[in-house]
Amino acid sequence: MVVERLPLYARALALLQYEGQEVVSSAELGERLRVTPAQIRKDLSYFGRFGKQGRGYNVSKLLEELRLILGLDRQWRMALIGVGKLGRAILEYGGFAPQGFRIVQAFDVNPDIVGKELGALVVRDVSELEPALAAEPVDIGIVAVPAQVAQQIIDALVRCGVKAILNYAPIPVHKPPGVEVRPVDPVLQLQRMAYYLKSLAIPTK
Amino acid sequence: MVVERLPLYARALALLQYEGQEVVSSAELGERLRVTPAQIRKDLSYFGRFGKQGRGYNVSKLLEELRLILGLDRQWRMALIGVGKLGRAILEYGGFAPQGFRIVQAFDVNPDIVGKELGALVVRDVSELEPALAAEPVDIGIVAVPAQVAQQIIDALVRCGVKAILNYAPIPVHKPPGVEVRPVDPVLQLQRMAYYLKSLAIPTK
DNA sequence: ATCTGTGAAGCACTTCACAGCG
DNA sequence: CGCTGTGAAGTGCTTCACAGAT
Repeated sequence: MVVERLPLYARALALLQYEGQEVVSSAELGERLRVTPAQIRKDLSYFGRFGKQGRGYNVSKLLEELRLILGLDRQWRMALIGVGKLGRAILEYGGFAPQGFRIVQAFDVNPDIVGKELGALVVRDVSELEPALAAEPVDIGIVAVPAQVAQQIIDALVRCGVKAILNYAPIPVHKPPGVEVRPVDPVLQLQRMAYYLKSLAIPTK
Repeated sequence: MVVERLPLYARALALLQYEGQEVVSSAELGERLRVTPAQIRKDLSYFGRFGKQGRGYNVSKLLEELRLILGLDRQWRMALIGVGKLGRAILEYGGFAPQGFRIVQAFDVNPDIVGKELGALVVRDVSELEPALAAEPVDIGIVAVPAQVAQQIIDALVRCGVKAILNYAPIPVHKPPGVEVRPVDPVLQLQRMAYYLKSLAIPTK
């Protein structure tokens, strides 16, 4: 659960570095992230001693350490399954590459899309998924297929040895232990917010 | 934190209903969702007594109750800010409307996009945001603008009285109490998975 | 016999508070 | 004097286990 927060710290530190700040205290970092200073110190102490008493943390040094701890110091290769509207938006999204996450393979079932060149890569048929990933393995699978077939695709990715999956399909996933599946699910977020909206409708708390 | 899980239960129940199952036990529901039966019973008991001892829960009745509790029994009106590539993918995404979440207004700064008709709505200039939301209020704001201006847009939405925001920008948000902001942040999810991938690289746990 | 609803126990994460270093 | 690192205390969520209902 510490690991849930470390990327947030890394992001804030990257911004501080960009702003030219050299040193930051747990109090200042905590204020930016709305996290208590004690939480930050505890989280960091789990991995080492990165601060200087009386001064705080060196922004660049701590960022470098966090990137090492999190594995953000390398390039990660990803395969996209599903190149419909959502899949194309994911392909065109410019936010992955600068963080070291590159989509190097893409698959779909639709014959109108299979064979097309999109950016630097060619969309293959899903039937080629297993041989293609055997020939050129990836670290992460991105599932952007309709809900009805998402579990099958996830199973196929698991068979290919993929250990991390970013799942855009709104389904509860079955997976063996040792495989990480993370959801990206805006509808779920909306449904959670609806509860709070309902309460707020009558402003009398 | 109970509220985080209820939408998952509702989703699973909707599927069970679609499959024609009439009754479900906490054990069966728990197995589908990878949640302990005790957790489910405890969560539900917080809002009432919906089950029959010795039998389980009536699928349709429980689903209806959950939809009421969560506020999923109504239509929610949303405004989209930012109609770039990401924003257009959000507009075209078919998953919101069936769940009662409708985008009824859209705004951008780009003069090439402002004025365009996309589906049933016309993209307005962000300068019109505050008057437009005053004239036709929405329940939820969707922020799909670049990170650098996301906080400004969130502040503007808060000024307009918007109490719930779905935020696609990768920034730590500042917001007053009483406003719910939920992130949709695939990069954060990837960065969290990277940590586990790093450990898995050497399969010797 | 089966499965819910729930107090009580257990566990995990968070915050406190202070010794110790710069 | 300021701020980190950390045991200890506190808080809240999860699981247990069983009485009770069908």
